[in-house]
Amino acid sequence: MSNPTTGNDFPHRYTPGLADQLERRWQSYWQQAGTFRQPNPGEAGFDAARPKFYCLDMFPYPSGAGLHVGHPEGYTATDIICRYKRLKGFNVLHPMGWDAFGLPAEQYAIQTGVHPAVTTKKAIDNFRRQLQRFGFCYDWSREFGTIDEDYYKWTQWIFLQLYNAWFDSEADSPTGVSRGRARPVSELIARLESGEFRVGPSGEIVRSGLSGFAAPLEGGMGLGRAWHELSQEARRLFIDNQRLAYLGEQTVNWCPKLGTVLANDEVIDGRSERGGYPVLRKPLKQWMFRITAYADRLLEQLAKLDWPTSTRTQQSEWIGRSTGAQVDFDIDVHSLSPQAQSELKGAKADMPLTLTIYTTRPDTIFGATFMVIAPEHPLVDHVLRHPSAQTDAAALKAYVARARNTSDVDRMEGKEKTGVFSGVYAINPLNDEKIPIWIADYVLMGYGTGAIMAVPAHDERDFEFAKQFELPIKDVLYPRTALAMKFFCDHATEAEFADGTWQPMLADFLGIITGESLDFNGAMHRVRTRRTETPQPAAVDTASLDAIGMRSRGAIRITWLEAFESMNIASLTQLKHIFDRREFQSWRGEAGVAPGVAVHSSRPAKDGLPALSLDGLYSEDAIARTVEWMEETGVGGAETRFKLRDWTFSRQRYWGEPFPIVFDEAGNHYPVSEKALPIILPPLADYQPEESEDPQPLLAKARHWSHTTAFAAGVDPNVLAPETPVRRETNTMPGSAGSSWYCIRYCDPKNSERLVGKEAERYWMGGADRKFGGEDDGEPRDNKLGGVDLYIGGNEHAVGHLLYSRFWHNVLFDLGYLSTPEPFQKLFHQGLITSYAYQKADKSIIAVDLVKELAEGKFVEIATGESVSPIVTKMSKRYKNVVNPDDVIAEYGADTFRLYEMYMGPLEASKPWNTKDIAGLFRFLQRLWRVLIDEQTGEPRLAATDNPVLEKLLHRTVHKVGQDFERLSFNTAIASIIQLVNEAMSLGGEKGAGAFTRRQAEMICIMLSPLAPHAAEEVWAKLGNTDARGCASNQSWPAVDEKLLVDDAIEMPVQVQGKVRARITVPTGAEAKAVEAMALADEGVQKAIAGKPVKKIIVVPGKMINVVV
RNA sequence: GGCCCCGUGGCGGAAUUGGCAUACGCAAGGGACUUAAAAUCCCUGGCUCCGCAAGGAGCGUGUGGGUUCAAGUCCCACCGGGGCCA
Repeated sequence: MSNPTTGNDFPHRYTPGLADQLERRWQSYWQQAGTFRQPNPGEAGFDAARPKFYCLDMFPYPSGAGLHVGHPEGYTATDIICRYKRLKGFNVLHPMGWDAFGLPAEQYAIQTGVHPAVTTKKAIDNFRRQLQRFGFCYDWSREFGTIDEDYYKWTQWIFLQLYNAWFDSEADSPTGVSRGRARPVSELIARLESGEFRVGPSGEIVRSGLSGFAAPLEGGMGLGRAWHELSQEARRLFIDNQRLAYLGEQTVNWCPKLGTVLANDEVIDGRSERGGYPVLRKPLKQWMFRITAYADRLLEQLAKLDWPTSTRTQQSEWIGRSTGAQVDFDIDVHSLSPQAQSELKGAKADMPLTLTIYTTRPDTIFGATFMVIAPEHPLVDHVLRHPSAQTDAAALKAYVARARNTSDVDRMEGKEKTGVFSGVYAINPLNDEKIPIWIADYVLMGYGTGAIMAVPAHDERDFEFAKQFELPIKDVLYPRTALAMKFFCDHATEAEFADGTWQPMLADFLGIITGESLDFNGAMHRVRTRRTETPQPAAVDTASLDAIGMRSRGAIRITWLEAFESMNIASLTQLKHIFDRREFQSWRGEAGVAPGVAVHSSRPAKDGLPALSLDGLYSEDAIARTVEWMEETGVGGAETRFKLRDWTFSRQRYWGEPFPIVFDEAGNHYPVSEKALPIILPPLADYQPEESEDPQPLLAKARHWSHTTAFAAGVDPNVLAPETPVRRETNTMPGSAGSSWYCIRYCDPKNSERLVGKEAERYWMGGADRKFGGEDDGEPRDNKLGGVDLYIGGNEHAVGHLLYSRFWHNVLFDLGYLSTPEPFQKLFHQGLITSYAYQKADKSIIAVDLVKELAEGKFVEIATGESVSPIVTKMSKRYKNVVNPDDVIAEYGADTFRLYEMYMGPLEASKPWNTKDIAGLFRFLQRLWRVLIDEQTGEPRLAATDNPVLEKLLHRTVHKVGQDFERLSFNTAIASIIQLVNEAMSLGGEKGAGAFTRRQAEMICIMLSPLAPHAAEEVWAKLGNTDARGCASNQSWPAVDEKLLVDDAIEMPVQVQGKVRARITVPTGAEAKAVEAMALADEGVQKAIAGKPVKKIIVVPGKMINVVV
């Protein structure tokens, strides 16, 4: 195949050499003719009459290794769709660019001293060359990289918009979904100055309700302080706490020796993975985005996006909305040390007197037998300062110190539960019991309040902890069967307690409870009467049980008897004891976390607090009842929480966007004015990180750049006097900065006035003439929220990139810069391309070049002769099973490569690369070429008149291919074109010669052009089409003659009892009655019926007939 | 551990809404052409059994159950593989 010797005999055969030559020719033709340049509205050549289609690929990080075969999978898919949409008459926006900031180039700079920009530019040039060799129809005039100064200028600008915005949680959402929206900080200040807003005691906004009546309410109402009462410092603090971009404190893994911050997985047992140097966990001020303010909106808008279910599920779980209750547990003051108590009396203690916890299961509070607080909890310091009589201060101190240097991940993963008793107690607010407070690292300070109530009977981790430290376990929740067991224990007579009696009785009882919905009393009665009536119930045979429909109960009864055996209950007295001591879960050896019926959950009216009983209520009702009681008494209340954390946006690196922020000597931050953007990343003399105890970004090495004046840094003189010495922010933005908005910039990539031109953005993102929410004016609201019509990329970005982009897009929409709230209407994930490798008997995987095939399907390791089996796995350098697209194109051409990747299987499926299969697609192109082109002369081989069979098949193929393209089913589209060509081969003259007329050949070229564009263009040109008519890529998708899609008569299978017994030919559209008659008249059908009466005949029009006898 | 997806010939896969299981490609076997080979073209092809043959019977979409006139497709349980998150 790779070495064809037929060049002389067939100078015009489709060979790899010819493919290479014509592909390069067409690629330069498209480039020179500007075939795929898409003008914007208002530009020359823009056709406003056409509909728009914006199709985006996840742009690549240009690594030094070049493209792998996974990249072109998604890119080929979008290329086919875009070419198809162009043929269908759309204006198509299909851009490509580079996610070019990133760690590998910085690492390379550290090792070699080469500036990351140099490395990156080289990698980009290589990627571009590789992508262009595939013949993709990108509009390369729109190309940019996130490292381009005139791109990251706007990344910095977006940061300033978030810095200068706050979230008005009471406003109507402009998308009509959930509440709240971003507004400029200047509006907040105006409303504070007008007195509409005041500042609450903990820095929250206090709205005076009816704004017009603010003034009369002033004074004595405790509605916070007025703006003018606040100091300059207090005002600054208040505003900074409202910004969508704010400075927050986060703990990082700092390695002083390497001078760098490490990710969690780069730290192993407190040491760096590289070098094994000590790593410290240090708190660091970092820029954060208040994405949590948008949690509800991001969650609710998901429903309106045309995304894969799995991705929507992943995002909604990441956001992690939960409803539950916040509850205050008072600390038992009497359990504190005498010193602490006297401090409290003197009112000078800043000690917390309550522990606030959050739980999603307030119905289980009666089962809270202890509390756990994180080692970082403020109460720990107080206890250490004033240990009580029961505090083991030394142990506590050691424990806290150790926990502080363990990462959160390790703490969560710890199998063995560890902890120390604080010596202090809290009061369970529902049953007033005194419960111990423990310190344990399975509770994290960063999550929730850093304190939990422990309900060991109904929480897995609490259960393990209670077992470990022998803390009490109290059941407050039973599944129905457990409730039934308890009922049985409570109501059994003395005689029924006897061994040999209670097991079968209880099993019967539970069988009835699980099988039918009788009440417990009724079931008990049934069991007792049945015993007196039928002395030997076990002797009943299974057939008669079946007859009366009782077999299932028999099975359940046996299951229960087996269960008692495995539960190892010695006697009913013992079982009763277990329920009396409320230790059913403990005895079962696991926590019962499923919803159930509340038990042991009552309190009398006491100390002025009302009574509460949850007994007998199902969890849902018990939760509602508890929350009601807590709100009434002020102990707590309903609360909604999110798992989503704010987005940490600072990186202690060099190769990223600098922040447009400076600090004065007091450490206050100020924005650089928009006019001064971009803040250009300064070059460094060298990239070696400096050893330091303080976490320092690599960019901080640019001292002359970072230590400057407000004027030089570009701060507005009204904000800060020009000569003020300032220090620039030296953290850099993360990789997700540039990729969070690139979809917007492609609409208008050269705009130097705005991040994107208004008209271009409204056109391509489709926000023009659409209404999303706001005031109800009776007009219909748009159900689609997104802009990009099709976005294809890997599902590894399901939460990170796709959530951050949505957040920025929503904020910029709120602030009026964008016309749609969501960036991506339709999302699709291409599957992973895997590869074969070989596995030895011990499950170890070895490289493919260490293996040879002895016989068909028999593989051995060359070195040892050991037999190995082929497996499918990720492509990896280690297994030497990585496929380089350049090599494949060199061997077969880009068209074959494209066809092969699309033919492998469904786009979304993960599928193995099989080099042998590529030849099949090459042979297909060769056959197609041979049908249309004379291999000796290079001239078309055409028929004078249409072959009616082929004409019909051709129209059906065009119809199916179009349908398949729309649903991204490229493998089936290709299969149907192969069938067409194979049919032509057998119906045409010698080797299919002259099967098609010129008109038909042209249809085939256009249909093929999205899949194998180069070959399609070449044949199109050989058919005599000159520049006057335009190239194949610029034609219209062929019209399908609907009449040719239906046959006059169709063959239908006739089934008897679901088995095919005959086939009959019926006219298309025949009446069901007529079809029935024809089916019954058939000899084979009559034979299968064999004289039995026909009960029913089912006729599915156009599909089949089923005769039931 | 949680969530999601997938199990169909020797292999990749098709069957779009419950309606003829295995389209199309690879690999394999047979044939034509050729001095020969390559290339190309044609034919065969799930399994088991009966038959010299044409043909016929039965079983078949990971396993076990269920719903239905009808299940690869829907439901329940299990087994196996993969992905993402932790």
